[in-house]
Amino acid sequence: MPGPVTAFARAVLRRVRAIPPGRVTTYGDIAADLGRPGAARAVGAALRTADDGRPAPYHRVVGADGRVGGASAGEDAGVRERARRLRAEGLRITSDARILGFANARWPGR
DNA sequence: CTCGTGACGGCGA
DNA sequence: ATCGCCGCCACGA
Repeated sequence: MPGPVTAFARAVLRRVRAIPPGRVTTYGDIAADLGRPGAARAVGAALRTADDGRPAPYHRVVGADGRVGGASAGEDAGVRERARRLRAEGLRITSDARILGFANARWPGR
Protein backbone atom coordinates (compact mmCIF):
# COMPACT_ATOMS: atom_id res chain seq x y z
CA MET A 1 0.00 0.00 0.00
CA PRO A 2 1.55 3.25 -1.18
CA GLY A 3 2.59 5.70 1.45
CA PRO A 4 4.30 9.06 1.49
CA VAL A 5 7.62 9.01 -0.31
CA THR A 6 10.39 11.54 0.27
CA ALA A 7 12.23 13.24 -2.57
CA PHE A 8 15.30 11.20 -1.69
CA ALA A 9 13.32 7.97 -1.90
CA ARG A 10 11.83 8.94 -5.24
CA ALA A 11 15.30 9.62 -6.60
CA VAL A 12 16.45 6.23 -5.36
CA LEU A 13 13.50 4.42 -6.90
CA ARG A 14 14.06 6.20 -10.17
CA ARG A 15 17.69 5.11 -10.18
CA VAL A 16 16.78 1.53 -9.32
CA ARG A 17 14.30 1.30 -12.16
CA ALA A 18 17.08 2.31 -14.57
CA ILE A 19 19.06 -0.84 -13.85
CA PRO A 20 18.80 -3.25 -16.80
CA PRO A 21 17.67 -6.84 -16.15
CA GLY A 22 20.56 -9.17 -15.48
CA ARG A 23 22.70 -6.33 -14.17
CA VAL A 24 23.21 -5.02 -10.62
CA THR A 25 24.23 -1.86 -8.83
CA THR A 26 25.31 -1.21 -5.25
CA TYR A 27 23.72 0.94 -2.58
CA GLY A 28 26.86 3.02 -2.57
CA ASP A 29 26.80 3.63 -6.31
CA ILE A 30 23.22 4.83 -6.14
CA ALA A 31 24.07 7.17 -3.29
CA ALA A 32 27.02 8.55 -5.25
CA ASP A 33 24.91 9.02 -8.36
CA LEU A 34 22.45 10.98 -6.26
CA GLY A 35 25.25 13.27 -5.23
CA ARG A 36 25.38 11.81 -1.71
CA PRO A 37 28.49 9.66 -1.54
CA GLY A 38 28.48 7.91 1.79
CA ALA A 39 24.72 7.74 2.05
CA ALA A 40 24.62 4.10 1.03
CA ARG A 41 23.00 3.19 4.29
CA ALA A 42 20.28 5.77 3.74
CA VAL A 43 19.65 4.27 0.31
CA GLY A 44 19.08 0.90 1.93
CA ALA A 45 16.65 2.40 4.41
CA ALA A 46 14.80 4.07 1.56
CA LEU A 47 14.44 0.83 -0.36
CA ARG A 48 13.25 -0.88 2.78
CA THR A 49 10.36 1.52 3.33
CA ALA A 50 9.79 3.36 0.05
CA ASP A 51 6.65 2.39 -1.78
CA ASP A 52 5.22 4.69 -4.43
CA GLY A 53 2.78 2.07 -5.59
CA ARG A 54 4.80 1.05 -8.61
CA PRO A 55 7.01 -2.05 -8.80
CA ALA A 56 10.77 -1.58 -8.64
CA PRO A 57 13.53 -4.17 -9.21
CA TYR A 58 14.95 -3.93 -5.69
CA HIS A 59 16.66 -7.25 -6.19
CA ARG A 60 19.15 -5.61 -8.57
CA VAL A 61 20.58 -3.52 -5.75
CA VAL A 62 23.35 -5.38 -3.93
CA GLY A 63 26.16 -4.75 -1.48
CA ALA A 64 29.54 -3.34 -2.53
CA ASP A 65 31.07 -6.70 -1.68
CA GLY A 66 28.96 -8.42 -4.32
CA ARG A 67 26.51 -10.07 -1.96
CA VAL A 68 22.75 -10.10 -2.38
CA GLY A 69 20.97 -8.02 0.18
CA GLY A 70 24.04 -6.08 1.10
CA ALA A 71 26.89 -6.37 3.53
CA SER A 72 24.84 -6.64 6.69
CA ALA A 73 21.50 -8.06 5.57
CA GLY A 74 20.37 -11.09 7.49
CA GLU A 75 19.00 -14.29 6.07
CA ASP A 76 15.56 -12.91 6.81
CA ALA A 77 15.49 -9.70 4.81
CA GLY A 78 14.10 -11.43 1.75
CA VAL A 79 17.53 -12.38 0.50
CA ARG A 80 16.32 -15.75 -0.76
CA GLU A 81 13.65 -14.12 -2.85
CA ARG A 82 15.97 -11.53 -4.35
CA ALA A 83 18.56 -14.18 -5.11
CA ARG A 84 15.86 -16.22 -6.81
CA ARG A 85 14.88 -13.28 -9.00
CA LEU A 86 18.47 -12.57 -9.95
CA ARG A 87 18.96 -16.19 -10.96
CA ALA A 88 15.84 -15.87 -13.09
CA GLU A 89 17.63 -13.05 -14.91
CA GLY A 90 20.61 -15.26 -15.62
CA LEU A 91 22.92 -14.35 -12.75
CA ARG A 92 24.60 -17.10 -10.76
CA ILE A 93 24.33 -16.73 -7.00
CA THR A 94 26.14 -19.01 -4.58
CA SER A 95 24.42 -20.59 -1.59
CA ASP A 96 25.90 -17.88 0.61
CA ALA A 97 24.48 -15.09 -1.54
CA ARG A 98 27.66 -14.24 -3.43
CA ILE A 99 27.17 -13.01 -6.98
CA LEU A 100 29.52 -14.82 -9.34
CA GLY A 101 31.13 -12.50 -11.84
CA PHE A 102 29.97 -9.53 -9.82
CA ALA A 103 32.42 -7.13 -11.48
CA ASN A 104 31.03 -8.07 -14.86
CA ALA A 105 27.39 -7.96 -13.84
CA ARG A 106 27.81 -4.61 -12.14
CA TRP A 107 26.11 -1.81 -14.00
CA PRO A 108 28.31 1.30 -14.31
CA GLY A 109 25.27 3.49 -14.22
CA ARG A 110 23.85 5.61 -16.89
C1' DC B 1 15.63 20.04 18.20
C1' DT B 2 17.87 15.47 19.94
C1' DC B 3 18.09 10.36 19.83
C1' DG B 4 17.94 5.78 18.01
C1' DT B 5 17.92 2.93 13.92
C1' DG B 6 19.63 0.26 9.83
C1' DA B 7 18.53 -3.62 2.30
C1' DC B 8 25.90 0.08 3.84
C1' DG B 9 30.91 0.61 3.37
C1' DG B 10 35.78 1.02 4.33
C1' DC B 11 39.63 -0.15 7.05
C1' DG B 12 42.36 -2.39 10.37
C1' DA B 13 43.33 -6.85 13.02
C1' DA C 1 39.85 -14.21 2.64
C1' DT C 2 36.98 -13.27 7.15
C1' DC C 3 35.37 -10.50 11.21
C1' DG C 4 34.48 -6.64 13.81
C1' DC C 5 34.39 -1.84 14.70
C1' DC C 6 33.20 2.73 13.57
C1' DG C 7 31.55 6.62 10.48
C1' DC C 8 27.91 8.40 7.28
C1' DC C 9 23.09 9.72 6.19
C1' DA C 10 18.13 10.17 5.87
C1' DC C 11 14.02 9.21 8.69
C1' DG C 12 10.77 8.63 12.27
C1' DA C 13 9.64 8.89 17.38
